[in-house]
Amino acid sequence: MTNTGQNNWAENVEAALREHGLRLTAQRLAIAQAFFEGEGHPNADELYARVKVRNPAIGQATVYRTLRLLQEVGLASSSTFGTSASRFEASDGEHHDHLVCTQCDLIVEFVNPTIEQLQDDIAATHGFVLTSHRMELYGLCTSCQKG
Amino acid sequence: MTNTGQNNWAENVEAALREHGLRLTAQRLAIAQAFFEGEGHPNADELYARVKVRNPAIGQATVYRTLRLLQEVGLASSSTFGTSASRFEASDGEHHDHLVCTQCDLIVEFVNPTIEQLQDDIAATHGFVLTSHRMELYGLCTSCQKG
DNA sequence: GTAGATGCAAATAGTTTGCAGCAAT
DNA sequence: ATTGCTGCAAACTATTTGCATCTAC
Repeated sequence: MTNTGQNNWAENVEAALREHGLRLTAQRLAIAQAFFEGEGHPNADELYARVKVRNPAIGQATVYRTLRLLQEVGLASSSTFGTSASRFEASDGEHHDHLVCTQCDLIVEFVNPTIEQLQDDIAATHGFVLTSHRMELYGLCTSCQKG
Repeated sequence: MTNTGQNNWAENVEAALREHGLRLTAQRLAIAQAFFEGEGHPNADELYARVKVRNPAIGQATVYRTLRLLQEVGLASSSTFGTSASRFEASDGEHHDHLVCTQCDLIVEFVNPTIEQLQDDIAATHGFVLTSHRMELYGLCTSCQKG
């Protein structure tokens, strides 16, 4: 889900940190703000660049550590989307999959309950208990087809 | 698809190389043999280890270069399956997806035409022209659930 | 006050590349 | 003979980690 900007990320982060016995530091808040109030699916470097605009003292390692932390507490998730660096997005509980334009890197999110159901069926058929899954469709978006 | 061992990989490799104006070297044949006659979804290091048993002089870079080459001519494909190193498999034209056990790294392949159809529909809805896609289900296999 | 967090730099993992020599065509 | 291929080592990219210092609790 694309971040909307006018939301309760701060409460969520604070609650998650508290619940896990972690400290609410200025750096974590700054990184979380850049992440949740920003658009798209940034990689660590892009998020680091965003953060540095307002907080030049923050280190890259802290960005990596905070992104891992957000994933561990369930507020973020990541995928490489076919490229070398991981890209991150906010998790809002509602699972979705991705359409990725291989030319302009546009990422479109979609939800398809039928596919979700089929995935469960397939897992059951093979005796698996599912914990997560990932579906990515790669191609050209409307604009890039014209190029 | 799991490699079977008694097949025509050699012809396919030779034809692909010829078609692309590439040379048929002893190293490429050795690496292709280890790859196509071997089992499972090896990463580059594992394949390198296999190759070195019979051909100790082959370099790691050649394994990487050959794996990239096999992908470029359509005889192999890869995914990270949620881990750090890419894993490779033979492509046989029939698309399949993967169930991955996050505990023992077992990878089970499956085909589901309904999902394939739904993916095309979703792409069409969003105006995308698909070139490829990836679906991976992560969980615990039957044996690992007992552990 | 203390355990946890940070910033820096160094380390690591996976993969790619420059180059001189080698070999398929 | 030419051009591509190989092996080696060095370079590179993305990410993690050790450690001294700092800070939220």
